[in-house]
Amino acid sequence: MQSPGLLITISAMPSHLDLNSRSVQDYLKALYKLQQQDAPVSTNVLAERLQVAPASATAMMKKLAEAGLVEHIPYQGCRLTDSGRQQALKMVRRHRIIEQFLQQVLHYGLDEVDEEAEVLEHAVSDKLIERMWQVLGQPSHDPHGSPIPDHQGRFPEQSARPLCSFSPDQPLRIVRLKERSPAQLRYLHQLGIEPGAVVRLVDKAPFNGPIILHTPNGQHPIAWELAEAILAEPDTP
Amino acid sequence: MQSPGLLITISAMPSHLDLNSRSVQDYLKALYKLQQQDAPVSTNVLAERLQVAPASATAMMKKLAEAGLVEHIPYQGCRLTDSGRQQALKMVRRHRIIEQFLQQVLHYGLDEVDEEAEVLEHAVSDKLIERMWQVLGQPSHDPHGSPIPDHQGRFPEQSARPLCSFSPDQPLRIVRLKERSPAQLRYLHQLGIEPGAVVRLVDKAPFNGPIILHTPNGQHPIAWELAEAILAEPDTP
DNA sequence: ATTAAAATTTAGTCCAGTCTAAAAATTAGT
DNA sequence: ACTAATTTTTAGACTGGACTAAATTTTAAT
Ligand SMILES: [Mn+2]
Ligand SMILES: [Mn+2]
Ligand SMILES: [Mn+2]
Ligand SMILES: [Mn+2]
Repeated sequence: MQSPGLLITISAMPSHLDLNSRSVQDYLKALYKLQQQDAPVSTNVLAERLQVAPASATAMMKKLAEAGLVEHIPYQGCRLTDSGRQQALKMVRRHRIIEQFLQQVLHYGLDEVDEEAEVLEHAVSDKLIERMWQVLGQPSHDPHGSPIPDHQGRFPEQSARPLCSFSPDQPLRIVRLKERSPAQLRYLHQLGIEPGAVVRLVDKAPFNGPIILHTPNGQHPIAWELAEAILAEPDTP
Repeated sequence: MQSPGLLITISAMPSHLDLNSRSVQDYLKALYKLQQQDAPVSTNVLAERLQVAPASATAMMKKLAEAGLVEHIPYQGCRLTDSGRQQALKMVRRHRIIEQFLQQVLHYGLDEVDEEAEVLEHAVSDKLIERMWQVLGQPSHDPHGSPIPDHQGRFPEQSARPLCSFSPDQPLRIVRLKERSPAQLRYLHQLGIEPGAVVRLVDKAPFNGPIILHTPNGQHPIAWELAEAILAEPDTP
């Protein structure tokens, strides 16, 4: 028995995602940072990073997938498509240029720039970003030493290695502090450890134990885990 | 006949309005600008200014009234309370400091600053605003010559008057260009009319007709209406 | 191989802020 | 003073982005 004459079509089609919303931009950036090699990023890890409920991340992944920005394999996680990575890199560029500007021009500390940039990156125009970059003299790195991708998403050469991978006595120049909390950055600053500083590895305990580092203002033990996030290069040039 | 035992209380109480949303901030700022003397601002005028439907403005007014930021007399319009004006002035300060910063530090043109500031004003922290103000040398005016209110909402002294209120031949210094569109600002710039420029009123047609103005780059007729928005003062000091 | 635990998705709500269409109040025209 | 035009408010709906609780799938442990 067919009810005649009434056809209701529910079209959940368009939903044409606003690429420029703060949320979308932050999800893409987070995905980019969590995505090591080719392993897909777990929805929960993503949710944790962005401080939202797992269900919220899942919902967003469905939208981003529909927009062709991520590939979502249900129950397995997701990875950025080329187009998604492009967007993400654009945000990374913005973030890092803003950080550099805050430090150089407005005298922000290393531990303060990230919070402000996290908001500003969504509000500034392309024009403003490029003006900042010009005024700064076209920098290739942010104040933490992280490289700034160019418009094609290419990074400058990086030859630096983690502190803990060097052998003692060689003079080293700190090049980059990776993704540390403001409190950790303040601690490192106080120890004389920041990009550009010249230091020397004094000793290295076995079995990934702490290392002893000679810095411009003293000699300090550093946990292996932390030393992995401090990138340096030989101070020859 | 009373249905027994079931009492449903619908409490539409809290709805504790987020003071820091972009919308709220823009509504307050718009109200402030539209509010001349003590006449309440019409909902429709407000809606027009913010490019939203009248119904949207009404809805927002109800919330702002509930939050004590405006006084809303239904069908008559609304005016800011002291608390609302305070918020609005804070936004005016932000907007103008940002404009000055964009012009001075990032070499924006007079016609470009407003659009960018309109977005940034909602994204920058108090700290960043004050840093900009310091780096700029604590300016008292924005690039259009509009005064920057201080933290208590007080404005610097203003003795300037509209161009059309002066009598011919006196040398005048342009002090401020009020609320003009980017296109008008470009036009004025091209005529040599911008804050700081020294000009001379050559002639004034009767009945609020156009005025003739001698500027650093020529002699130009200016509509009365436009001349009202150009503030100047005698060029004696 | 079952079962228990953990991760993930679905279903159903909520809230801010907008919209359109209809109703109500105000203002203007005669 | 009445009607007509205009302004303003109400009613109802929608969207983006979040949430909680429940269902489902995957993974880990026996
Ligand atoms: Mn962000
Ligand atoms: Mn950084
Ligand atoms: Mn604004
Ligand atoms: Mn201005």
